Amino acid sequence: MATMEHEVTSPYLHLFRRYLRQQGLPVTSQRDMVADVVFGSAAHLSVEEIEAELKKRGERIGKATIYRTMEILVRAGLVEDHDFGDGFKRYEHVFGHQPLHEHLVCTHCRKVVEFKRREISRIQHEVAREHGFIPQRHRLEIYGLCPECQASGVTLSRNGLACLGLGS
Amino acid sequence: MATMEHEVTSPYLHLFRRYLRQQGLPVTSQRDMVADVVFGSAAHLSVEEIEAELKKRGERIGKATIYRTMEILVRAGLVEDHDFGDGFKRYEHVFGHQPLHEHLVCTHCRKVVEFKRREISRIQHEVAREHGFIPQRHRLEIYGLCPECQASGVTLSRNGLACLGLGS
DNA sequence: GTAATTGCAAAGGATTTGCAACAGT
DNA sequence: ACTGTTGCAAATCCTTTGCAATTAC
Repeated sequence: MATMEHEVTSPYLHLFRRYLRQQGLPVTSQRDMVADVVFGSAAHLSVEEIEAELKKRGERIGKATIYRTMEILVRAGLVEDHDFGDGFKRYEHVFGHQPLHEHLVCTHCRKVVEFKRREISRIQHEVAREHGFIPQRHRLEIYGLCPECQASGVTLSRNGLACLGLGS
Repeated sequence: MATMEHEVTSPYLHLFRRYLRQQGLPVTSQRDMVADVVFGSAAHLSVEEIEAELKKRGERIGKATIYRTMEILVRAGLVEDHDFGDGFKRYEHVFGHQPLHEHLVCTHCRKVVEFKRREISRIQHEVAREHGFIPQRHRLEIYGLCPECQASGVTLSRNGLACLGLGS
């Protein structure tokens, strides 16, 4: 099967291997390659994009294996999955940036920018307590038009309520 | 086809009809019925649930028509669609509650509670400006365990990072 | 050796779409 | 009458799953 032709470069890979061993799961070359692609990118990758990068590296790994590996990576806490309303999930590793950040998403080109506001976790805890919830996590996404799309002349369409004369 | 056996009760229906006329779209009994179900519930309904309610009222309206009507209602600004990670969308009308509220979602029973924090829109505008974005909308969801599920003994499982000794 | 993974193809679930019959204007 | 809708089924998209062959331990 796939031999390790491509140099594994990520310094985080050993964490994944350690997790697999701890869980009594086999460390396979496919799992290594998939994890290496995700750890090696700062972007918010889709399964499609991960598959394309693997193909570019000369690896031929089935989508099912990618999905199954992503599931383990998320369970291991090494990768976070996001749903920005594209109809599919995106994945990002947790290293080298604020651990609990939020996302700014361009509604036109789908670019994702990360940001951090300290008050958000405060709000999460306050709101949860007020309603008797035990808070686990939150998601905050701000959607808008990025500077580049503004520059290329993309405009926003107005909504329907305005047409009904109800204000926004 | 479907005759209007069921009493149309929602006081907001005329807004939808007005929107349809303004747009030059036909006002059909199906659109009326679908809108009436959504306007008549304070919950966050799935297409499945809307279909069930219509069936209960003796209406036999195809799923495709429900999807198509929801699209119009959202475009009209009378209904908002949400994705709480259930694998399908949920819809809620915009009347009778804070127009730009956030959601608290129980990760166990999937109950949804609304809340409002004034600082969120301030944050939306500040963050967008800092990054040169034109803000359009945001979504903030807090996930946790609701009081009822806590009382029935549901517990939270720990994550993988903790097992790797990396803290959270 | 044994148990788990892999890869393919088929299944799955939510949503969309093509099209003939039909209703709104 | 003409245009747009409806309903059904088929198609689509992302994701999951069944199973025989293969690999990790």
